[in-house]
Amino acid sequence: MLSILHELNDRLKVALGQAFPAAAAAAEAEGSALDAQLGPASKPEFGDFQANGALALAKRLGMQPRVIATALVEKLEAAAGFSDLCERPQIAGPGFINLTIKPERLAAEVASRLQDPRLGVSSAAEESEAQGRGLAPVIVDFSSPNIAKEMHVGHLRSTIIGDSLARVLEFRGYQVLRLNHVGDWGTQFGMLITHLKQVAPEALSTADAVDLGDLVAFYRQAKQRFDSDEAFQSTAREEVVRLQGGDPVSLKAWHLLCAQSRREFQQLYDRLDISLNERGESFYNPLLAAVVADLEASGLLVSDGGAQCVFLEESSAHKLPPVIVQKSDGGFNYATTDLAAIRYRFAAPPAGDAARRVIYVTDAGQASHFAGVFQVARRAGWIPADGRLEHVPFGLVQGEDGKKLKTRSGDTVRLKDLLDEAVERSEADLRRRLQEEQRSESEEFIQQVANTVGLAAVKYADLSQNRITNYQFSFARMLALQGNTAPYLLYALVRIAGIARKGGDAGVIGDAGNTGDAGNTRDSNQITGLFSKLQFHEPQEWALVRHLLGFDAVIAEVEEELLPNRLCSYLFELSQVFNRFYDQVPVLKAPPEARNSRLALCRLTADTLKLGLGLLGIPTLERM
RNA sequence: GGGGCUGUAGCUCAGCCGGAUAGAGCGACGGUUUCCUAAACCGUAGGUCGUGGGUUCGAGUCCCGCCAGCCCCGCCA
Repeated sequence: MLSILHELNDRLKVALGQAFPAAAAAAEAEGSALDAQLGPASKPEFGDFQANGALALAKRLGMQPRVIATALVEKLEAAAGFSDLCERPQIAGPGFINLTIKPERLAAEVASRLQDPRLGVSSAAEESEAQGRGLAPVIVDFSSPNIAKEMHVGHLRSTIIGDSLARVLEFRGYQVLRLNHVGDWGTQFGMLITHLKQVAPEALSTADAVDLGDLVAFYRQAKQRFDSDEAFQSTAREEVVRLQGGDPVSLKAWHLLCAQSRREFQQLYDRLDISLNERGESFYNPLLAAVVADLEASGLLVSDGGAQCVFLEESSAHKLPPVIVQKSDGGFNYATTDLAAIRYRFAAPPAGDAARRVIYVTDAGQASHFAGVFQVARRAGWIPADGRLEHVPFGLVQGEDGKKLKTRSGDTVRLKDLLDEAVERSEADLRRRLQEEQRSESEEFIQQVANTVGLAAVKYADLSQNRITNYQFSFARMLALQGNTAPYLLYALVRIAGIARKGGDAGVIGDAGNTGDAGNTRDSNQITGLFSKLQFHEPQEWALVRHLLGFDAVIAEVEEELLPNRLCSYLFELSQVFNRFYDQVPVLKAPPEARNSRLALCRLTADTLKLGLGLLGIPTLERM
């Protein structure tokens, strides 16, 4: 409905100019045009849209709000074509203008979406092409585990939220660089390499000689020796120097450790169907000296206690710690790496990505770090005027006791274990239900459904919450079959698939969001024939129509605000509206003149759910 | 000590540019199945939007103070 919203807004703007020419011209001259404050209606009984501008303009124009509203409505109604778009506007309360779109127009929108694999969402790529300019890539920096360590619950939110944001941006037509900024460089490699050289020297001379097996245990052993053995410690320190000096044997050992970790991470990414390009901290290593030199040249660098720092501009009298870019021992640290990354990502190729939007999905605890680093980058002139640099923070994962999520024994929860448990619980639940309903299904079906539902539940539970707040993790809640959960949404889709099997044409589009491509285009002649004369009469049909048409606006919102929970709410509400329709309005048993229109609604609902869930990284099921 | 985030129904949470009577879900209580998967639907009860000021025609939303919880705070990431 974004196109209708824009059309109405344009019409309101014209009406404002006609009704109040002097004030409109004056406002225009000031650079702040009069605003009709058009937005979606706050309640269904108010229609489709409401314009609140009359209230705000009352003081400025020195008139009663209702008088302003009346004048506006008069001009609106007099304009050519308005009555084809909209019912007579209603003035309500102190001066709200309520607008209801004509049923024929809504039905036409539904018909057009049935033929549109993008479901009404415009493509940024096509838009920029039409305007004859290029579209800069967007970078989403997410997941970012550390080499030689395990992925744990702390990586869950970044990985899931980052993937979903990337999918939405990809669907909108952007080229998205999904960067995995893995921790693959730093002093811990001294001890790891030293340990490797001592316990598995053959790995360094023979190709693929050794499978390191449990890397976590390996890391623990190395750490334990580092902490207890002084000789080991000094060897490890020398090893760091060798590695940074480019010693071939040290590099080989380093590669080996990275490759091993990469394989383990990849298993989880495959399982979650998440794609990432690894570009770890080591990538920026050769660029660090230039970062410091650049800061020096721009006069931002200050030596303080032997360390090279940039002091932050403070908005008030509060004293912020400086950003240290070079330690007193000459080494660089994480702030330097982050600065090098920002510089590279905005810079022109070949020594840069030429991005214009860079998004960091990390926990909220790093907010002040990023605020500092972003400020330094800005003052250093590395961010173009049209460049956006955004930290997308999220809260902690907590247990049901409200404390940081831990296992019973107090350890960090491994991501693998967490996913396993979700799938196991989902399987147990499914088996219990099959027994209760005396259904018999193949083992393959059970595994497939349990896996899909379990992983969907984990993803959806995370995404459906506003990411800023801490997130209380609960298997029971996320796997619940009712409420705002993945199983509830998946079930709505299963119901539609059931209608399709029993004779209704559902012809749902393919797994759109998963590929960033909306899938098969349909035979438009066939569709036009089938759904050309849509007509709706029941309130449940209209509620569904109106909700379906809101999809494009939600995608636009997620693209801008980077809040996937908005998409989740939309899909949940869509499922609710659909279930009401399904419960109260027959589809297959409807009289022929209503049947096709209802089938069309079923299909568009399925398409929308499937696409929407795909953008959350959640695949769907035909039966469950 | 400084900074950030959070505080909305018993619980978990939404609440978009400030807009009409603050919304869901769970839980509780009551109802609905010869009919497309009842994993659903319908209804009832439940609120000092932490608190005190301010701005505004209008504040859960913006500004200031206070209280509480969590997180961060110079050479780890």
